[in-house]
Amino acid sequence: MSTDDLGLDLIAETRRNWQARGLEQVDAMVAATSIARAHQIVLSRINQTLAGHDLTFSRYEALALLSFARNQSMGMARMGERLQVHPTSVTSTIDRLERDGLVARKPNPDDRRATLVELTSDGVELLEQATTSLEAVRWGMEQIPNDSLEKLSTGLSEVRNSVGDASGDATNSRRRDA
Amino acid sequence: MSTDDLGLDLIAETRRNWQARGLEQVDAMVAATSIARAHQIVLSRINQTLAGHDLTFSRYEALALLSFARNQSMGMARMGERLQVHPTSVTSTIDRLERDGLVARKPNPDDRRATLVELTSDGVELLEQATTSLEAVRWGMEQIPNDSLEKLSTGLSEVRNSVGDASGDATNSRRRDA
DNA sequence: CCTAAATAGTTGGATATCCGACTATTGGAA
DNA sequence: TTCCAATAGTCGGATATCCAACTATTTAGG
Repeated sequence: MSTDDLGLDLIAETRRNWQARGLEQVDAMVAATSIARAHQIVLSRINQTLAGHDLTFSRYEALALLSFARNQSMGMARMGERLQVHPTSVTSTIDRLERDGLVARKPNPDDRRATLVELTSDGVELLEQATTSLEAVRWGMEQIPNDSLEKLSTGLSEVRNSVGDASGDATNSRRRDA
Repeated sequence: MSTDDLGLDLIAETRRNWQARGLEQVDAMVAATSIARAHQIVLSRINQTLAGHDLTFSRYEALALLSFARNQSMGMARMGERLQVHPTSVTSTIDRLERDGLVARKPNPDDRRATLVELTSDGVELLEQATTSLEAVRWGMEQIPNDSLEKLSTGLSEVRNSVGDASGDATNSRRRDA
């Protein structure tokens, strides 16, 4: 944590400081800083929870992604697209999951360049347990009511939209599967 | 980036997948995922902008913090509190800033354990240029109108509040200085 | 006064992430 | 059919971050 509870709102103070200096885009600066801080808080809580299962959020996400795939397996390139991370990040994430016996690399018979990653039974089991733990702590946001969460997600989808990421509202389900 | 524009909303799809599996806290899961993705997007844009000045957001934040301090200098422990990072992160950030001549470590005459970090004139100058660049791209959120940003920051302050971080609304300025 | 607890920074080790470069394959174009 | 561009993964290098452990000081008790 290292959150020393300084008795004041650090972001509000940052706003004052920059305003005094005449910054034009103070609202944007505050929003960027707020996103970064919220991310830090929620990820920290989620990772604390997952640490009890020897997992991190990155590894958990990879396991979850595989669990939704046909045959619980997927090529690494596709994983990178879905998780929105660089191919080399997939390599290192899968390295650690494989080391712990939660996934297994398998050759792709249709393309000898490609590698398929498959969830093991240990992986399935751990994913289930970890998910139960995350549910119990409401994914790091125990104190926040559902309607606030929905509004928040909607607001954030505007940010995601700005890079062609969202369909306008994270609350909606839209058809369109693989 | 590696954003391959899959033609669908990855978070909306994640929602469907988890809902189908019977997850209870789907709203929380979506909110957590949305925060993480928004963070990734905004930070990536900010860092791209700062890369032109040989800076990262972490280093930029440290420079900005010092620029608001008395004598443009501050102890490392205090920097860690303000930036909300571990003391070892301050060490490595300052290492690189010092390597590039943007800050200088100085002994604290009142406490021989402590180290003061002082902004150099190069640091002041670079901070100014980098800030101008960030302003030009609206801190990575060009497309988003101010009132949306304000709502977003307010929503996020609820998350920050849950760890005693915010005073309830990032839009407000509240008195209370060191 | 003197020892034990607290504080300030650093170092070493781990994970996560990106980028550039490299190997192996696949595929398309001439 | 042959050669080159695109694709799949990995490796090395860099930054950011955390934790545990260690050194040096300072401070608080007894």
